[in-house]
Amino acid sequence: MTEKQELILVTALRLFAEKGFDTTPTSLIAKEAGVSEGLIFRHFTNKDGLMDAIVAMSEERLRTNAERILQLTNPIDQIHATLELPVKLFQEEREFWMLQFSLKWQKKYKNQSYTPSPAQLKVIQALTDAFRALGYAEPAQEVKVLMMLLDGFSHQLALSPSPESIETTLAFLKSKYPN
Amino acid sequence: MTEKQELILVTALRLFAEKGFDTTPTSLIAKEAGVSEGLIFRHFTNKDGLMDAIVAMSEERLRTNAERILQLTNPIDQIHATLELPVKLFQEEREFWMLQFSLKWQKKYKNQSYTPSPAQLKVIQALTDAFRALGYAEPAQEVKVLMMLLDGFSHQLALSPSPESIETTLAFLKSKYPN
DNA sequence: ATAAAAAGTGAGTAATCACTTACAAAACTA
DNA sequence: TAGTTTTGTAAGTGATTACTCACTTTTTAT
Repeated sequence: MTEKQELILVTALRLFAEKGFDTTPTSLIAKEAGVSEGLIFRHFTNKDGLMDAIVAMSEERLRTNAERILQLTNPIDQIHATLELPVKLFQEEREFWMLQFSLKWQKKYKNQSYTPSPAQLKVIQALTDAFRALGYAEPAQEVKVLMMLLDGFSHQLALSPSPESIETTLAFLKSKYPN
Repeated sequence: MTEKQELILVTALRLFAEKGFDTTPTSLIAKEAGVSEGLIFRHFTNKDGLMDAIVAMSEERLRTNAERILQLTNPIDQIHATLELPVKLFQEEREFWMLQFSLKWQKKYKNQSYTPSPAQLKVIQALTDAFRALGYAEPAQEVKVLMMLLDGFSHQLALSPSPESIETTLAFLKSKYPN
């Protein structure tokens, strides 16, 4: 991965997140990255290839985050860490994760991105075990609900420009899963 | 609203939901609707105007659904009816609501669509009262959580191709808010 | 019946965009 | 250092697309 290759990637990421994939011309990516347009195609074949490279980055990052949850041993800690995930991700790399979320709704990437990755499956399994260990009657359903909360929470973080009282909401969510 | 005007609208709605706004040419809309391309611009000024007309339709439908919830008198019924909403909407008009959800992530419609409509605000107020009447300690936070669940649930309904056990999940969600 | 307004057509058109190509500079390799 | 591969550029190009315009048909009003 050359220096310019990375420059193209982060610039494309930013612009795709800001303007959307279809409404971001490759010419603009090149201009903002300070490279020639042809270079994009030399390295990434076509515009889709550029997006694929970004998606690959995201899968790598998701894997890292999944592993941090899996390493926890206390069931309650695992559940709380899962709830904290959206806040953490958006604080760290807002536009990167916004792009990931909007991607889910783009026809082209719908199928491949919503098939849960191996990492995601592992987390789901671990959380099911966690709920079981805590004595919940229907662990699988509990995980489903938790995932919905995660989606909804991320959604709120992503779309409200000034997310008021994030920490309060997070604390309230956690209180729904007491020790 | 002439016959052809409606034809254009429903065709555009379907195609936008299937292919996305940016990747649906007006020429295709015209072809599938069986009208000349020029007619689209006569009636809706430009492609954005066409989308605006669709969004207006959606706001009208949301208002109708909000009113049905507001008419309920029993607090638990209001909460349960809110939970049922996504299932109901997606059963009735799947592609219409899918378009609405994907719209939230399109930059252009982000600001205007996530400012809650008056109808939405009324429902939020009613639900807050409902939670208070039921003796919940933090009604406002409960409503926030409920809205997250709604988002996450819709998300799941929209993105999983064969949503297994919808009714089971719905029943489980309702059981979280017992009488 | 006739004028005026509205609905509808279809052939453009200018601009944009993803991608190609021919070539040059730089970095490796032997 | 000579040869080869890789990285990079600049100037196209053909296809697509949103939108216009000159025109005809239909509807409405008087």
